Amino acid sequence: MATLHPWPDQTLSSNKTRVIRELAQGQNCAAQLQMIVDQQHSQQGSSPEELLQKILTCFDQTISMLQDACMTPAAVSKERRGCYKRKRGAQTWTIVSDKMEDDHAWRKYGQKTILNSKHPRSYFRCKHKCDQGCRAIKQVQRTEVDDSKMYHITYIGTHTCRDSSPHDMAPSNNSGIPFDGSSPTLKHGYEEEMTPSDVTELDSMTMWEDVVLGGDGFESMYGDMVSDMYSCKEVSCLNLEPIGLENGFQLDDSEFV
DNA sequence: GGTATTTGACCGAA
DNA sequence: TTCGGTCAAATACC
Repeated sequence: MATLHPWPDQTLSSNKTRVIRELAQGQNCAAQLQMIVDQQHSQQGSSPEELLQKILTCFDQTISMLQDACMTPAAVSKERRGCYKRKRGAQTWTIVSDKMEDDHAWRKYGQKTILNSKHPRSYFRCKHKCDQGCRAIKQVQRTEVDDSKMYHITYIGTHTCRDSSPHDMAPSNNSGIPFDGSSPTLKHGYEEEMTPSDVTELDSMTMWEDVVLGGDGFESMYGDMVSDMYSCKEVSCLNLEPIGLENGFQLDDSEFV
């Protein structure tokens, strides 16, 4: 299946290399031009037009690549639909109950028809996911028996939120399972929690995406710079750290000064 | 206008 | 390739 991500994974690293290489080449040309211009002050030498054209071409290509990647925020958001890391692990409980409601506030976020099931499965997440980062979710599906209004309810993850509902004043296992005495059929399963390392790669990728996709962080920090860069073909305003490259080029803003 | 739900698209796992 | 889980735009509701 073809992904619609602006930079598919298999081309992401190569594009990064190309961008950096183009920038480095432009930098090198600029440095040469600077030397020529300096020499012209002392003696009339060759015209820098050729180098200038090369510099402009390099930056045009770089900026074009960046622009291709920098889609509008709405478009980026749309293309990234469905991009998620499926929860593996976390505590799970499955109960059979005659009611879907419990003591916690849930918000429905999806519904799917399940193969060989008469009834769709509904997906709920804790209402406090956004404000408190609570990761508890539950899945509700009616039992296959038509005449019995019973529901299979699977709770995944425990509540980390401080639900403001009065019910929370009572002792709770914080899992969202109602302790109302009329204990439904309960199955309990436990798998390992997601580790912090799960986010490491994602974070580094996000950092790069912030640069090439115009993420919030990058836009706020460098948005004006990129705009200036494109309008005046000038990159000296980018306060880049020196970067060593395979081809011997080096990104060092000191050479632009 | 703000919030909740619906629903089709998309992704990862099997 | 299929299917279940999630996202987010569109829509409904208050």
